[in-house]
Amino acid sequence: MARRQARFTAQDLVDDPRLRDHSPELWRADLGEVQRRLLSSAVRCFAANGFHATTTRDIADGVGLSPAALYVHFPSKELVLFEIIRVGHERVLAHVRDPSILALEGSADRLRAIVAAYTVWHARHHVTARVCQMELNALTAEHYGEIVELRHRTNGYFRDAVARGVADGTFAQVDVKRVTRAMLSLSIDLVRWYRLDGADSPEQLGEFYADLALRLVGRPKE
Amino acid sequence: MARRQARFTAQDLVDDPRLRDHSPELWRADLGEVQRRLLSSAVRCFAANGFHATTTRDIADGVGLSPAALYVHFPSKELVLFEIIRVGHERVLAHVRDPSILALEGSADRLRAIVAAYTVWHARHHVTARVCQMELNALTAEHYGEIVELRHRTNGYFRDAVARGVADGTFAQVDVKRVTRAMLSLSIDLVRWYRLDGADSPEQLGEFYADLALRLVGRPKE
Amino acid sequence: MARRQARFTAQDLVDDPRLRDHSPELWRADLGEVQRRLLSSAVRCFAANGFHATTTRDIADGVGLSPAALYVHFPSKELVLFEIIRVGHERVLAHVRDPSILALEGSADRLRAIVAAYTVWHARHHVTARVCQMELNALTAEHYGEIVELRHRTNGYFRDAVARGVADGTFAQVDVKRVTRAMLSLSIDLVRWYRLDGADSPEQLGEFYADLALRLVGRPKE
Amino acid sequence: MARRQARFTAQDLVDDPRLRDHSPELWRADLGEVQRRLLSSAVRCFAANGFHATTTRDIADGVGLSPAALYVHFPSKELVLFEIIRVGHERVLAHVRDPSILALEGSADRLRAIVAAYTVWHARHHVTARVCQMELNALTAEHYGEIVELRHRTNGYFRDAVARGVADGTFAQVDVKRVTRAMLSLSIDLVRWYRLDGADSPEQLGEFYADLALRLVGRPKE
DNA sequence: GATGAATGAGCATTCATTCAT
DNA sequence: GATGAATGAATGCTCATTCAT
Repeated sequence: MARRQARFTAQDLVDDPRLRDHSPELWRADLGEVQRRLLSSAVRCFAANGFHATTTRDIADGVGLSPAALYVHFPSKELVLFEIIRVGHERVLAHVRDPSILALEGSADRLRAIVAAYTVWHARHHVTARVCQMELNALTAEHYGEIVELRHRTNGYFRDAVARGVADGTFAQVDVKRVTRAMLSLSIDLVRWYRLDGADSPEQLGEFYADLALRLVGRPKE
Repeated sequence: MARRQARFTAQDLVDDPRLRDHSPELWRADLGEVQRRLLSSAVRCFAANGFHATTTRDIADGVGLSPAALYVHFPSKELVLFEIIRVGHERVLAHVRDPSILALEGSADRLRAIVAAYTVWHARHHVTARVCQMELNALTAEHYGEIVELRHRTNGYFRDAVARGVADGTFAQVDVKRVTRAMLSLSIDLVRWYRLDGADSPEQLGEFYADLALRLVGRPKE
Repeated sequence: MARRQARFTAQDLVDDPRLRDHSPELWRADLGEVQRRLLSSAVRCFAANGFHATTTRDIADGVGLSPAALYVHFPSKELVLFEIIRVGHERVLAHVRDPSILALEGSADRLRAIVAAYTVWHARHHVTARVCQMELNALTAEHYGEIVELRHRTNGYFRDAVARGVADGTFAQVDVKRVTRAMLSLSIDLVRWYRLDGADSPEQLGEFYADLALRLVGRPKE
Repeated sequence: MARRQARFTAQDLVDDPRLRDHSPELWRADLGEVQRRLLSSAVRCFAANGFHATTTRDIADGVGLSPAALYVHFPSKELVLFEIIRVGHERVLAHVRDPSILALEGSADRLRAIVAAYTVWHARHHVTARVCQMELNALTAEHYGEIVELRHRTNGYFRDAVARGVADGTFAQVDVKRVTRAMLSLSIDLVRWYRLDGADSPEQLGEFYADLALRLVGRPKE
């Protein structure tokens, strides 16, 4: 088995000091310190090498514990993944249905806001987002189904924002479903290449993708 | 281990009769029948479950052979993956540098053509393309490097097509790098959701994404 | 591992309310309440699933404590087993050498009494007796040796009772060793099948096996 | 964990050269040499230490293979146990319903024959018989159920033999069920203590227990 | 070319036991 | 006395790979 060979790009993620500090606000508030540290370690491992190439030892090593310690806090490796992906999707959903976004009257403003919010979250938490987008099929069928449900709801807010602008004439008569999918593709695909130390801050990328979104609906900035 | 549970979406890929017939033109001409059948089986397995969750038995079962037979034709499981990904990337590169595309004089026509070619290939061969895009980090560092090289060359043709139109005034003064990346994101991300029996044929999607590309460079269809 | 699947017969033992109340008189008088409750829980677990398939958590759960609490009261799981088996064997020994039995003049009466006493104990405490008979080889070599010693002494009373009747002509000229072993087999084997809610009370079974014992020595009831 | 400490009595079984040669006739004829050797090794291990205290390594070591080799021939450790116990019970059943036994006219002769056959099998194959009698509750519920079925059928032949003699007046008016159970107890319990190098050959013990059986039904040898 | 058998290296998970609180 | 957290040492089982046939 040539399973554990290091690949530069992804392996860097695991050791990147900028990623080492977990974002406590990312996890459920009722989790303890150790659980949050384990989740953060798991996120880095899964993002770098994928769920199946990550061992429980890898995860535990990331917080200086033995593999057995993982099982004091989580019932299985798969449930660690599920917790990460579920919370990630819940956070994204919370962002796109933010009341302040839904309160925006102009269709263009609203679409800009939702695209920016979705993009900013994926960029700022690009390591977690990578796991959320790329490790879905390591979930059990049941857990996978729960995530699909959350994605449907999130995508619905996007589709509504596009459909609204098309309906009120703000946007061109674009194919709502296809254009929405394209917008989502842009922000989802950034988990492949985004780096926090790159040219764009999450907010800058959010603005840029909001611009692109308006171009996709035929309403570029004047 | 909950490793082998089937998830509807991806697991379907393995058994989908439309995917069962390998496209012989996809593989290197010098490979024998069995080798091509093994590669096709591996593509379906890797696309459905990922490289690490696929066993050599899974691959061999797909062609009615024993796991040991794999080693008569390939030196390792990783080299099966590499062969798939390398050939996939070579095919894509060949498409985007097609002389008939480079011969197009108009910047808009050329960009349309390259986006359509790239998109059509990913859609028509979406199962292989999924492996090419999502299993990269199962490669050894060396093989990964070779693929990155191919991607750089492919991406270069995209960037040139955008830069050319910006330079000659056909397109708006967009950020070439960012916009190019966005175009690539659209076509790459389709491997997550595209189905041949869906609403769009590869060619239709190619046209649609060519349209979107022109919008992204501020030159929508009049 | 299919280790924890419940099997009806044995698993029932753990939850049988008739077994839930420990018999305080079974354990050493100097033990505290918690210790006795732990021993009773352990007896039910060991009887139901065997020593090696019983976890310290199983035992502790039976008295509503954490696994760590077990170690406040006993130095190891094996010593819990040893305590159970040792006390069980001491109790049996005490019964068969009861002065009132040894005071019986008639050889037939004495054999009847000893067989009945041995049988009654095994039947009344059949859960504990099951552990005493079936979990011996989970003991350390040293502890095993101590138990073998107790068994030899107990068996000696049986052998003497038989030998006495053979010598004084009360019984036929049977092979003392083999016949004694057969009598013991009968009462030992009841731990496999006896239930307090079955057809026979411990005393009824004791009488029945006393009858059988006399038949085995060729002196059936006239 | 003091799990692997050797206990003299039982541990001896594993290494006893007399037990090392498997009895090929004991296993299913369609099994290969390696499978039979693995079963024989497993029998010795399970008899000596019990199913749960036996590791797959122990079993494999007994035939000079690696633990993984076990899984080339059997799907799980539990199925090794089941195969042993099932075949053991089938062999016993075959012995007690031997046509030559059922052909015996006299009730005493028939009971003698069935008791002797049952006893001889348990004595000659006392190591396997020990596993058959003492490791039942390591089986899955389903497998356990299959064995219970076989035991019921075997026990039925015993009960019929007793009932017949009671009905035709050959035996005393004994309690058929209780007396039958006692006869079975005698032969089952011998797995605890029988040794092939002891005082009795299997056949001698069979004769002795046949004698005892007749005494238990009130019809001792004249 | 094909494979049944075999295995070294692992892997997720378990568990008896320890210990700071 | 009680326990939550932690862990060393397994443990059953898997799998990529090898090789004699």
